[in-house]
Amino acid sequence: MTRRYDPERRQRLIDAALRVVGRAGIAGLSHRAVAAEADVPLGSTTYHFASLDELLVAALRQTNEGFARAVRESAAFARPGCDVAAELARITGEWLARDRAGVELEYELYLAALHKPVLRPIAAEWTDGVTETLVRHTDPVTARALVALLDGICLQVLLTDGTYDEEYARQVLARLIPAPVD
Amino acid sequence: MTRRYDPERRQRLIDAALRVVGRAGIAGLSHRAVAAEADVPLGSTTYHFASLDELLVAALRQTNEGFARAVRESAAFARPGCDVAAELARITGEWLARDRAGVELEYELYLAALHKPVLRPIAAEWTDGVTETLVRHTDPVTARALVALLDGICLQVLLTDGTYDEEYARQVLARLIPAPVD
Amino acid sequence: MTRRYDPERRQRLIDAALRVVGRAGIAGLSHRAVAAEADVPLGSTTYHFASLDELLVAALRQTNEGFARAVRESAAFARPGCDVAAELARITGEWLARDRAGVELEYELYLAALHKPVLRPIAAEWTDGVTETLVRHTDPVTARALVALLDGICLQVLLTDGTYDEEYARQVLARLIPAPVD
Amino acid sequence: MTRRYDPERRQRLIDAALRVVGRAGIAGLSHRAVAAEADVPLGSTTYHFASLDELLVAALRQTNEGFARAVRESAAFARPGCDVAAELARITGEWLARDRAGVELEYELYLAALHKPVLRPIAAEWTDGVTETLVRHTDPVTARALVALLDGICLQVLLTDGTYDEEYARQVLARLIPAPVD
DNA sequence: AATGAATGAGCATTCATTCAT
DNA sequence: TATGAATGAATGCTCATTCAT
Repeated sequence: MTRRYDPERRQRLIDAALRVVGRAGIAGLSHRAVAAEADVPLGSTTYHFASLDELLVAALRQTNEGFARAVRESAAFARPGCDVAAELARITGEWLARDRAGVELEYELYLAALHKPVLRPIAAEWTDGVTETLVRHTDPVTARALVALLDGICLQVLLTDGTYDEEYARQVLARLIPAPVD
Repeated sequence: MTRRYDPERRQRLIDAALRVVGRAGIAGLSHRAVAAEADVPLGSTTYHFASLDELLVAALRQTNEGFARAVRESAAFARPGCDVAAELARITGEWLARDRAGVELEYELYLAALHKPVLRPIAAEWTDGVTETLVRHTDPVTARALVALLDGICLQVLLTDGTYDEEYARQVLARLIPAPVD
Repeated sequence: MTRRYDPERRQRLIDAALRVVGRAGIAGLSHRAVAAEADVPLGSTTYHFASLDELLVAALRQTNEGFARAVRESAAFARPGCDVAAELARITGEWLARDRAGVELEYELYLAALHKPVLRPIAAEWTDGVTETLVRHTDPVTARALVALLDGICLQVLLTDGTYDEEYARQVLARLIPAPVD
Repeated sequence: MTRRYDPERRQRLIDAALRVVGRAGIAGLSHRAVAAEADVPLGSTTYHFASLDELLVAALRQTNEGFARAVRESAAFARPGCDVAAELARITGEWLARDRAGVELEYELYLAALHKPVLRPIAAEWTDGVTETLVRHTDPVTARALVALLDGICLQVLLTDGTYDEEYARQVLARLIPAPVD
């Protein structure tokens, strides 16, 4: 078999790793699975990434923060006086509907970070990303609480395999936001 | 090696499994690890539990619902007019301080339930347990939201390896509770 | 659990063993499979049959000789001047159509007998049974050849998963039978 | 233990597999047995052959068709007017005398093919090989019947552990061959 | 007489990683 | 530089059989 000239091998491995994780979860990631998915010799994966963790980190880092990104890219949040609760509820609903695997991945990442310190920074980035955006519309304490409540709501939806109730989400999120002081 | 007479071997395997899970997470559960922990031959684990899942289910079921139990056993919740937000914040703080491994286990269970349907009922029991108690002090919508927010707060604490701020928790939980109508 | 009074346990084990072999082949026979099939505790199988081989022998012996039996019970062979080739072809066709699993079992038995001496006598009984009947209508050499040819034809049918051509069988079987000398 | 440089390891595994099958039958084939026979670490067998079936197929394929090969290589069959029955009887006798294990293997292959579809093509190759040669000396129907009869005769020899009677074989084979029409 | 429990050997397979080429 | 080969540990699971009760 002839040596392959494949300058973007590294990137293709990352993409393959993401597909594997999306399909089988973080636990399902293995050198073999990635090599097969990328149609690349097994040795190649360990050549480009000294360890599985390194590959996992590279893959997750490029995923660009799941929910945080959806929030950051929201046009509504760009405007100052927007209805934060309603907008968060809307984005969440859309995210859950569009990218269920991505949602699961986000929580898998959080859990995995508990046991793999290398994942901590990534998990922190993802969490902080949302808070950062929200802080522009409310105080830090409220921002943190909003994120926590949303996390809890998403977890419940995933768990019960139930459907997401946007109006419910909007309503309880709104309760967390203090009435403006004139 | 002589045959051992060992009634309660089954129970000892469950206990060993819980220790293994506490130490290495659900992902770290293996027949071999349990057998070693219980000081029992490997074949014994598969004799008593036809599959790993069966053992895992037995172990989790006996754990008695982590947080749900802490809530249910709270003396304060027995009284009608108690300060729900304050009490929840208190219990959570105590739980996080006393049984960190148990907290992680709870979230691992939730996540694992996503991929292992056999765990769903157990996860449901745990979640519903808390809501059930809360419903005696507030409406169902609020109860669900309180649980979600607590879930989110715990997740953040676990993730950031940070300390739990009871006063913060009490304050934002309180916001979720509607003002009583006279 | 209360001790079961079950006087025909032995027989039920044999029946269960036959069902297991029919489903999974001789290789699929195991104490566990039989115990489950008979809804009987595992220990019971080894109590009634000291070894797997013993159970297998008991089961095969009661099967009553597959093809040999079909031949022996043929009404046509009872009559002296019958068309042996046609009748053999007919019986074989019916047997293949009615009891495919039985046919496979017969050849599995033959093969297994190669490695398990205890099965030899049973295999011999089965083979000889047919010859015995045929000898009443033709000479021993021809009888043996007829059986051999039928064995070969059945093997081909099983192997190619093809259909059985009764007319073809009749025709070539007939060639083996010497023309009667007046 | 030092890493071994061992090109042709793959081939050695195939050879070892054949020895194992020859000794213990197809049912006796296992990764462990092969690894031990080839004096190679266990992991090596699964590296070169992703599954046992794959190894079995590779081994059987290289065996080169047992009886079919003996027939094809017969010098007599190269000549047009040869005595087919006599030659077949001769070859069979030689084969049975020279390679008893190979004969058993052939029938084991046929039986195993019933349950393992991957073996079907190999079994088909073996069977068809003989017929192909014979068709050059007689019509297809007769060719098929000759093969069937030989199969049956061999089966009987194996089964009764008896000796092969070449003259008997020649005689009954001859009966299958239609008299030439002038 | 009957059986639940026990056990050790065995099974196929997956895996992360190392290394000779 | 790139990779096929190698390896040893580990995985879940099945099994025939033995034995204490």
